[in-house]
Amino acid sequence: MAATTPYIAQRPKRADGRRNYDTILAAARKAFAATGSDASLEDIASQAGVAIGTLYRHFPTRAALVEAATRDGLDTLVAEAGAYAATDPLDALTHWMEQAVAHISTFRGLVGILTEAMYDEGTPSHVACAAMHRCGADLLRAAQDAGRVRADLTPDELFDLLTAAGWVRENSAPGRDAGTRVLQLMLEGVVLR
Amino acid sequence: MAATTPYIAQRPKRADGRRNYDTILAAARKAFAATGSDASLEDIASQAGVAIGTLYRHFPTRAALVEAATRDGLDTLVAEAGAYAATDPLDALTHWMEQAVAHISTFRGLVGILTEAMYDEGTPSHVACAAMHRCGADLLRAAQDAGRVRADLTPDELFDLLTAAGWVRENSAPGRDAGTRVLQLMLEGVVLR
DNA sequence: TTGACTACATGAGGCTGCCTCAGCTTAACT
DNA sequence: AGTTAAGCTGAGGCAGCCTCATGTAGTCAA
Repeated sequence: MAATTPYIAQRPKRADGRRNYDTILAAARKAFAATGSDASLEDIASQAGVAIGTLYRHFPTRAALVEAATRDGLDTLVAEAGAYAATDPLDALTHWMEQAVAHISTFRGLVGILTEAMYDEGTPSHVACAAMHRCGADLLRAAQDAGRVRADLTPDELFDLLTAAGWVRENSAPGRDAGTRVLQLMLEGVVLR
Repeated sequence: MAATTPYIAQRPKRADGRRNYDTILAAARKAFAATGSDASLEDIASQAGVAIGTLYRHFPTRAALVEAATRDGLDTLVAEAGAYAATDPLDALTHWMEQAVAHISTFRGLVGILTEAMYDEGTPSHVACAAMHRCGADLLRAAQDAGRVRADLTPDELFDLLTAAGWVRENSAPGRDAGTRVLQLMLEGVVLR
């Protein structure tokens, strides 16, 4: 059967629609930051001063709302990969990974959504995740070709590490940025040789 | 204020109670395995052939049910730590970590619950998690004293890595055991020197 | 064996959150 | 000014959570 393309939210043409779209998105970002990806949609709507039906008009599913709320961040990440590519391959990879960990864990629950989206085309965030995957794979290959990273590491495994670090960051106390340290440990290893 | 001790489920004295307790636990394990830690409690009850009130009588909170469903596994883990301690310190640590990753990710959502329980005393699983923490810390110190593991790794960081690997395992396709590979990468490191 | 005690079982019902849809409003274009 | 369709609304159906008043039956002592 044909792959069903997921609905991706679009900023409406009409002025009132655009206004509400923006307000809802702002409320959603605030709620996600406070509560995580399973924040109450009815709360978000009322916080935005809008009826629940209006929220659903613009964002028919929770996944669509999450995608819209995180789109900018992931686009930035992809853009940064290009910029880093000019520098030392290993530095490029590690810096980009640090950025990636931050972007994929901006609120509780995001990493899980993005991880699923990475391999599921029926998901709004899939396009962004696939782009991320390409960037990561390119930077990885460059670092491997330069002999700076173990050759047996696959891109999928790289993303396993990345999402794992993101998950730690997501679930650690706000002050202690465990994500960065964990990423460092992953890169350097724990066992002495 | 005094720390509120969490309710921990106990197998009842009366025969009918014990029967239901066991049946509910079996249904819960099956449901958690299939759906994850947020499986419907009403489904679990009806699967066990019991009214919802009966489930709540034995397991007043979801956390209590999860704790009861995973108690054996975590106890085993603690017991194994003692057995491993006699062998080579690095082998002991790595083998125990492999076991730990498996035990803390027996179903979707468990790692998150246990991670929170590790540092929150008001949680049914806290006792088990604290015991786990002690075991891990002991094995880590032994491996560090033997000069086999980097000295700047703290026990908390060890558990960050452990839960991260568990999360990956939890969220990867059943066939591909990504957890083991990710743990290996964490221990060995990714960057060549 | 019987009676009493009390642990245990039941399920309707109140609550919250999800999501839909029929009817109304209004921006935008001619 | 009229028309049109994009947009807005919120009641209502559904599912899951959890409680509690009421009913049932194991257990134990006499």
